[in-house]
Amino acid sequence: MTGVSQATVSLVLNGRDDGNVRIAPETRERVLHAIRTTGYVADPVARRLAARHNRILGVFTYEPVFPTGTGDFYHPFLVGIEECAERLGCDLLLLTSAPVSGGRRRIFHDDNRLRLADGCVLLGRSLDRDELTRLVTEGQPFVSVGRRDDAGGPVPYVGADYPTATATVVRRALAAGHTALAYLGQGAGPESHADRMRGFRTPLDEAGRTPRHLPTTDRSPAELLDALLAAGVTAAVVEEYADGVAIAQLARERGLDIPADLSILALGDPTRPASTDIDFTGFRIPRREMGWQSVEVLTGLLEADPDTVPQRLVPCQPVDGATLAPPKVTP
Amino acid sequence: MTGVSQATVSLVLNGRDDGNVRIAPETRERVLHAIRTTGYVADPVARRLAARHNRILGVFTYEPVFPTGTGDFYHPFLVGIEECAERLGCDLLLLTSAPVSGGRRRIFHDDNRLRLADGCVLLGRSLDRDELTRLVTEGQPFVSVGRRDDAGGPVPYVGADYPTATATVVRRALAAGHTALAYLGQGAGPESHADRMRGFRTPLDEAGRTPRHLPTTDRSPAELLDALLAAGVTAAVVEEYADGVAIAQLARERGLDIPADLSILALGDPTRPASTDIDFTGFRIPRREMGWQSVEVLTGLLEADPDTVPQRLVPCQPVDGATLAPPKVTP
DNA sequence: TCAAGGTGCTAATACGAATTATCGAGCGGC
DNA sequence: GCCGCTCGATAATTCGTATTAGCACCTTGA
Repeated sequence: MTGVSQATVSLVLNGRDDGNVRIAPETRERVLHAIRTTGYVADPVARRLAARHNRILGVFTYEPVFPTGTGDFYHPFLVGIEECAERLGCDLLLLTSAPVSGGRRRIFHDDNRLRLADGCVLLGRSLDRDELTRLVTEGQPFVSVGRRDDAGGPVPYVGADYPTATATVVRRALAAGHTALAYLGQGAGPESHADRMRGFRTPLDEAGRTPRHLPTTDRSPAELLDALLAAGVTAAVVEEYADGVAIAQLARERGLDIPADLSILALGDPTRPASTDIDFTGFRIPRREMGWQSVEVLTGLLEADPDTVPQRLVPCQPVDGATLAPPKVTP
Repeated sequence: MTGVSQATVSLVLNGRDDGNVRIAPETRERVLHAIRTTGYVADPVARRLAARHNRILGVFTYEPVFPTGTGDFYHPFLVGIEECAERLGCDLLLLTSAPVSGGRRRIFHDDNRLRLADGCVLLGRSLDRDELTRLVTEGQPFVSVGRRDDAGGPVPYVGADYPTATATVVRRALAAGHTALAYLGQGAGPESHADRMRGFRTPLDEAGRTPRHLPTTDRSPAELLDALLAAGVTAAVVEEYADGVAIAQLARERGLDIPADLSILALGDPTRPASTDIDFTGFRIPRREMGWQSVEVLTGLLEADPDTVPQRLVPCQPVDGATLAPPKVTP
C-alpha cells in the first residue's frame, strides 16, 4: 500500500525512534495513515513469538468467570483486574478453554494456552498444589489472588490480611467481655481458612482463653447451634458467611436473640449466595483492590521491576455491624 | 536426543499416522520416550502461528464487561458466551481497551485490537451504524447479540424474538377484555424497540383496536400516569421495565390498584437497576441462550459451515406475573 | 536386472512480526 | 573527485511449530 517494507511497518508500529533506527516523519505518517484506514493490527501470536510479549494478560479461574450465582464472590476481583488492565492498556484473555478433568479445571493440559499471554492472574479458593509448583519451577510469570504457601518456591500473590482482620474482630469480642469464643469452620485446608484460624488463636492465646474449634463439615446448622450452646459459647466466629446466616436464623426461630444471647462474627464476605437482612459484625475482603493490585504485581514481575513486592497482604475493612454485644452475665 | 528431525517430532507429537505420513513404531516410541523424560511441551504460541488461527474470540461491549452495578443486564449474555466458548475450547479476549470518543466506545480507532481475535461478539443496546457497515463490508467475522437491520449487507445476529413475545403479551391483554392499550416507550430507534412496537401493533390491528403510543422521553412518571388515565388506557405496555416500576409505584401511592385499575405489561428484563417486589406480567429475554448461540454462530461463520444460519431469533420466555387483570367495567 | 511401488523419514518452507547489519543516497569539505 | 558522515530504509534472519514435496532405501515381480 505504501510501498514500504515490512520492517519499516514494524518499526513505525512500535514507535521506534531511538539512536539506531530512524524513520522520516513523512514516511511514518504515510504508514500510520494506512494502518488507520485498514484497521491493521499486528498478530499477537506472531508478536509474542518474535518479541516474547504482547500486552495480553491471562486470567485463569477455577470457576466460570461469569458465574450464574447472584451476588457472586469473584466478581469484584474481576472488576479490579479489568480496571487496572484497562489503565495499563492491556487486554485480558479469559482462559476459558481449560478443560475440566478430575472434577476441576486444570491449567496444564494438552493444549495449554497459558503462555499465549505475557503472564497470568490465578483466581480460586484453592489452587492445585502440583500445578502451582510447576508454575513456580518453570518460572512462569503469574500472580495468585489470595495468599498461597510456598510451592517449590515463593508464590507471588496478593492476598487479604485475614490474620490481622480476624484478630481485630476477636479482640473486639474480648474487649466486650466474651471469654468463650468458638471458631466455626474448617480452619485448615485452603490458606485463607488457615490464616483466619491463626488470627483467631493469637489474641485468645494472649488473653489466656481457650480457643475452641467447631468443624462445620457435614454438620447441620441445628447441630452446630446445639454444640455452641452446650459448650456455653457466647461468641461464634464463623469462617463462612452463609453458615453465620443459617445459624443466626435458626437461633432466632428458637427464640434466641442475636446478639444478646449469642454474638456472631463473620470473617469476610459471602462466598455462597446468602440473603439476609442481618448486618454482621466482621470485615470485608478488599476484593476489587486485590484484583487491581494483582495486575500491578504481575506487570511488575513482567518488567522485572525491582521495586515490586511480589507478595502482598491487603488489609480488610472492618465492619461494625450489629451482631456483637456483651455476653449475658450468667451466674 | 533421538537423532530424529524436528519434523518427525512434530508428526509424533500430533499423532499423525494417516495415508501420507508414516512413522515406524520403533521411532515413534523413541521420540515419545524422549518427550516423556524431558517433559517437553510444544510452544502454544508457535503452534498458533502455524495454524493461522488462534481460537480466541473477541468480546466487544459498549459498557464495561464487569460492571459494578448489581443485577446487570449484560451479565447473563456473558455467562452464555463463556459457557459456549468453554465447550468449544475457545478463549475470550475482552476488548477493554476501546476508548470512549463522542460519548461512547468505538470499535474502530487508532489502536484497534479487534482483529487480534479470530472473530468477535458485539454486545450493546445499539451499535453504531457506520461501524457496523464497515464490519460488514470488510468481511470481518462477527456476530451481534441482538437483531440489527441490514448495514451494507445482512448483519449476522442472534436476537430475541421481541415481535412474537410482545404480540403474545398483547393478545393476552386483548383476551382479558382490554380494548384501550398504550405502548409506553420509544418504539423506535434501536432495533429492539422498533421490534417491540411492531409486535404491539400487529395484534391490535388484527383486532381492530387503536394502538396508542406514549413516548417516554423527558416525561416524568407522573406525567405518564396522568396521560394514561386521561386517555382511558386500561393496559400499559412498557418498553422499559424500570418505567413500569416507576408508574406502578406512583399509581399505588395514589391509591390505584395494580392490576385492578391498571394492568401493566413489561416487555423484557430491567436494563436499568430497578428494585421492586412487583411480579410483572410480560416475558423474559433469553439472554444466556442468546450469548451461547452467538458464539455458535460466530464459530460457524469462522469455519464457513454452510449449515450455520447467521441470523437467528430466539423465543422469549413468557411470564404470567400478577399485573394483568380484566379491565374494570366502566359504564 | 530393472522398473514399479511401497516405506520411513527429512529438507525446505510457511506462519507474521521483531531485530540487526547493511546498503544507498545526499551532502560538505578539502 | 574522493572521503567521511548522517539519514532512511531494507534484506535477511529469528522465534518454534506444521506441512508437504520428495529423497533414499527396500521389496516385489517379470
